Amino acid sequence: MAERRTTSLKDVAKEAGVSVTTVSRFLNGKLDLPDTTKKRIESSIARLKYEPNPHARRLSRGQTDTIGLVVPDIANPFFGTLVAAVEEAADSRGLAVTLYATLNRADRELAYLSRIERNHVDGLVFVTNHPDNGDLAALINRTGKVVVVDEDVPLATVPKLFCDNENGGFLVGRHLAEFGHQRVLYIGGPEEMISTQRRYKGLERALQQDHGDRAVIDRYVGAYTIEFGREAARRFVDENLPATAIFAASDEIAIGLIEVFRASGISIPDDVSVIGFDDVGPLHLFGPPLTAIRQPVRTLGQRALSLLMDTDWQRDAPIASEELLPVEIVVRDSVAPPAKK
Amino acid sequence: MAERRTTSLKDVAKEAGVSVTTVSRFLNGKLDLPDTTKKRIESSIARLKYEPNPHARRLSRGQTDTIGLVVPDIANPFFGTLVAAVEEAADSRGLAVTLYATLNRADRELAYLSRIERNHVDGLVFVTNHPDNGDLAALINRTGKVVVVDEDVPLATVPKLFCDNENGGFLVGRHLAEFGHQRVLYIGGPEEMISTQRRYKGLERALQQDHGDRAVIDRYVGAYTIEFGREAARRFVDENLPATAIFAASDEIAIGLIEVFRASGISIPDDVSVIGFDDVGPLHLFGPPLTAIRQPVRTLGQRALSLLMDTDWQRDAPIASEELLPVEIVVRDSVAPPAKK
DNA sequence: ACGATTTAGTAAATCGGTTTACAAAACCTC
DNA sequence: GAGGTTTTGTAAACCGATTTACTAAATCGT
Repeated sequence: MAERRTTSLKDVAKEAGVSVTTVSRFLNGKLDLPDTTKKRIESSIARLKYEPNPHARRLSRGQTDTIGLVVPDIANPFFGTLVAAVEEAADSRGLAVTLYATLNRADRELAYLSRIERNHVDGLVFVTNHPDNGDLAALINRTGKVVVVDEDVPLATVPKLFCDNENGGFLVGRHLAEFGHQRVLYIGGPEEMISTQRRYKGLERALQQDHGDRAVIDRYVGAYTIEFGREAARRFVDENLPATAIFAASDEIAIGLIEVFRASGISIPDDVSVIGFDDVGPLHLFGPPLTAIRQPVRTLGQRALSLLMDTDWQRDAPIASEELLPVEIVVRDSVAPPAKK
Repeated sequence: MAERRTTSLKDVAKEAGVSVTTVSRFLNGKLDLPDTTKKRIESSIARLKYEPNPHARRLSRGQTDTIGLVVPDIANPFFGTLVAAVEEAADSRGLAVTLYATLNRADRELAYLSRIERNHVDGLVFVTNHPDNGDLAALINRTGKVVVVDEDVPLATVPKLFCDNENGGFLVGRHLAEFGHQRVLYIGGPEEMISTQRRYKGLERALQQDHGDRAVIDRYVGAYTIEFGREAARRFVDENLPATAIFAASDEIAIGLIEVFRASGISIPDDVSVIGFDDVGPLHLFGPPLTAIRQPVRTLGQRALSLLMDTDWQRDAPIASEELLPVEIVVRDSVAPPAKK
């Protein structure tokens, strides 16, 4: 690899016998040139294989044509799909994407955010999965040009985009109620998180609507992880809870849960009914196929990007909005009438 | 959002009463300063909340501290996990990652690569999933500082990193042979791809080793997609193939296959045995749990990064190496002795 | 044919750092 | 205390683009 001095605008200008300014303007469409000049420049560019240096460009324009995407963990298919959608949408606008994986650690969220604050990117799509003590919100508000997606950062006054968690919970509750379930176990993420609050609330509303006071909901609070799914399953078995149906508030929780149930010989839906949430994995091939609420993940990603790019950020007042994307229930075979124990 | 003039090195220097050079050098550890000066500079930085402008930095150093990651599709859990591993490894070295999703389109691979060629990133981890007519290889060789991962680009003379596909195929064949299968259907990706060639070869070797000439392998050539899995399943049914076991060369193919088999009432493993490849999805929860070859995806990602960063690229001769990572078979319940039809 | 406007083009400043070349001060050595 | 070396520091060039301010030439209306 020799010391490849990259060809610069100056080289092109010299080759074409014009000034750098002329070439630059021409390239940026700010100058109409007579055909002869135009041809000359174009052929010089081709001959020299000129590619503009993006860093110089960004430095002088004070704009990066890059957006940042902060996400807990891309290995998780839900976030992976979200990233894919954002990336695709960004690319179609000529934007590059820089990825910041926080690996579920709050300090990394803060670190990234403050590094980004000044100059790294033109805007930020922010996906957290942790409760915030206010630090994060403060930083987000200071940074500007941030869109919060999927999970709330309560004190942040920026555009927010979630799926309709409350209705998701409601759909679960109604489906369960239709099968006659009155006692349901809700297994969800950290208490402070808006997604879990709303899913629970929706569940509650639906169940009470159908069964009134006879509806009894137990609730395990933990994390949206496989490990917590396992833990909850073990606890459910140990405590011998009277619940006849379980609402697992994420694919991961459902996976952990099913693992343990299988190992313990608990049959779904004969012994207990289960409904999941997210539906990005191949739940339809599970044994039995798992009924679940489907999140519109790709739409979430696309919309996040357009929210980021099409918002008028010039206005002085902070822009706090909240947009909800509809969810749907995908009925499969993991719900049956309550087992008579 | 007011016109936030970001504080620059100059501001810090003025505040601290020294020159910009001094601050710059100090920050880069190229200058030991007396405590008083040091304190002064540090407190100025803190007071002004100085953050270096990365673009200026990159421009003047001619180095980006960023690597590029070209990948077909992050929504695919296999690639998602790979990206996650690379990202994590990169981050621990202080490197940022810019993501380029090619969305399975060869022209985008070329476009990205030539954009990158000059100045965008310090190095590139390249994952393709298409056959190459030579254009890609030429571009890769010209670019330099590229590592090819997971799938080969035959004419590229750069370090390459794959999993041990041949042994993967062999493990499948041996497992199948142990159950008495002699007639096997191999469903794999595009013929030109090294991964599918080697998996097939391994399968063949194992089967012939155990059953000699009685081993009969049919082969469907397509793509590593769910859609092709479905197609292959339909074809298998239509053609009424005598195969008693199927080797599906990716998670996706297996998923499509199982979908159709379920719909057609074909039972795994009673009617036909199935083995998958990749094992990144929750195959263990399928009905029945799917036996599969497990790729060391995370290791693949980590190793890719160290290959990229620890290779001595200075040498004139192109560096062509090939490293294989071991795979293992995860035995579950999708293989049984051949059904007597 | 004259001044007014538009077009085609240039030189130089700027973005915010790093780095080279050099100067002054401090510290040794004999 | 003269000469050499190290420490501490500065001014200025440079990376490769964009952009401002300005000029020369061409075009226009009347």
